[in-house]
Amino acid sequence: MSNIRVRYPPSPTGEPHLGNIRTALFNWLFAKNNKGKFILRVEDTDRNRLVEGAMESQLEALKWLGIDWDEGPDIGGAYKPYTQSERLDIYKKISDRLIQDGFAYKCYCSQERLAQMREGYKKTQSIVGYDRKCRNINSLELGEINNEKSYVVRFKTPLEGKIIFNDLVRGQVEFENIRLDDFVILKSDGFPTYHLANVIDDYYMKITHVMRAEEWLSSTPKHIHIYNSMNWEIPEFAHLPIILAPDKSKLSKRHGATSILEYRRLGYLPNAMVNFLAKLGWSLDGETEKIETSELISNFSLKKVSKSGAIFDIDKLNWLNGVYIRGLTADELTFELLDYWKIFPSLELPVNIDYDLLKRIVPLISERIKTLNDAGPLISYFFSDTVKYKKEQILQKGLNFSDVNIILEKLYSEVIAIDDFESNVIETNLRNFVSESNYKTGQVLGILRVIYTGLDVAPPLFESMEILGKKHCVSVISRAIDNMKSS
RNA sequence: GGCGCGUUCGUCUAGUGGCCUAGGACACCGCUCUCUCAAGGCGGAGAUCACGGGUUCGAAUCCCGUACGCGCUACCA
Repeated sequence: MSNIRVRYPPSPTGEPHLGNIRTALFNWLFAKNNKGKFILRVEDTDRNRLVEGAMESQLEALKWLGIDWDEGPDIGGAYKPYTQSERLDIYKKISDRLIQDGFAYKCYCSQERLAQMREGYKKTQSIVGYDRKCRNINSLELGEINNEKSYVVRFKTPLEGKIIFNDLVRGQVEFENIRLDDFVILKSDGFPTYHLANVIDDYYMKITHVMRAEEWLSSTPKHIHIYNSMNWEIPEFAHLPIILAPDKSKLSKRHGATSILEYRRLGYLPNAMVNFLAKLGWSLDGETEKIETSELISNFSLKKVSKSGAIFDIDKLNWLNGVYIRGLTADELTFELLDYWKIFPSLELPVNIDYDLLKRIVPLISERIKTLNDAGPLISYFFSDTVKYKKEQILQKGLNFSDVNIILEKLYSEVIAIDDFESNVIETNLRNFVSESNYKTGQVLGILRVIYTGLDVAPPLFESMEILGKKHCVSVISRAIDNMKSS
């Protein structure tokens, strides 16, 4: 057991975003690879954006994917609490200490003044950021202002010098201090900003590697300043590439599903999802596409993480999910489907489906579906006595309706004569029938396909007939004959 | 505007100075199999390695510049 500790700190402000989950996955893989700990923390310091039930969704998403945590809000741990809103006293204490030591100061500027200040910047196009009005406020003025006025605490960023650090993904990065403004560390409602809370928690929770999205790269020097002023050891940083939409912008709702839970609903398998997400921004060797989670863990390395953002390619996900579905045994796929329909019932199917029946059907569709959601429409004919189809569907290439009538009549006596109603017997009989007739295979079997399935594109015929059973198959033909006559 | 990061087939990527007339995968196209659709097999098209300069006997790989994209520049994370 190494002492490597990483963390995933979601904010309960909405559904678990694909990009965040990918970040969680990389952290988790890194922890597992190093035999370290993966810690879950709730960053709920923005009281305005809290969403009811959001944290539950976050946990649900991780559980679904099999990403487990060693410490967290629900299971506790040596460094609890793991929810920031329960750690307010710690943030206040550090904030006071920073003020006392001259690293931070109270700022009484109103929101209005700050807004005006920014307006002014816009016109002159000069440096943006806080103008440091309260930075050097003297004690007399401070006394006048008094305690009754609300304030924020700002960090007193050094005016010269620079911060240089080594990012595990990007290498050495430099920022000049003068470009940083005096950022807020404690808000007027007493809650810390991300910058403060994140540093304090990472320190107290003994986080060794901070792996987060690329958008944090620019604020890393702020964090380093806080570490330095507290004389705390600075963790390693790794800024991960972002997941992009097909138009190269940040993946957002207008591009379709962004919540990982949405992909569960759409019928993707968790293993496939993990595999796909892992390969978005990381690669094993440029050859291997399907990598099991255990393999992912043993091979994961930050050195192989790419620097540039990756576009989320739904086509490739569909393909990979298909690969995973095809890799399942009949038993496994049957379970997966049943579980899936339990949560997301299929409109095309009855509520209770018999396990054994489904298990017989599954081999017919496993290589025809890309997602679990594809299965319903493809197999509904097994669960309905009267399948609907349009008359034109029956009309196979090169046939007219009287041909169809003739064929159906002959087929009736042919099918009713099959004693051993098993797919290869059915196949032999029907193929013999076709070769002795003047019709083509596709024409005859096409008619059967339509009357049995109602589909133009369907699972294999003979196997379907076997499962449907002789009685059903015979009566469907006779009903088809009646239908032809009546219209 | 400033600062930072990035840039190899449409997409994900391999590639760390000679094995690269750039490899794999998805998507696409063709053939094959065939009761339809898939899956599978075979094959094809697709990248002057963003651009321009260097360094070197030799550069996708090292250096400099430019362009473009993205991010940050909140009492959001």
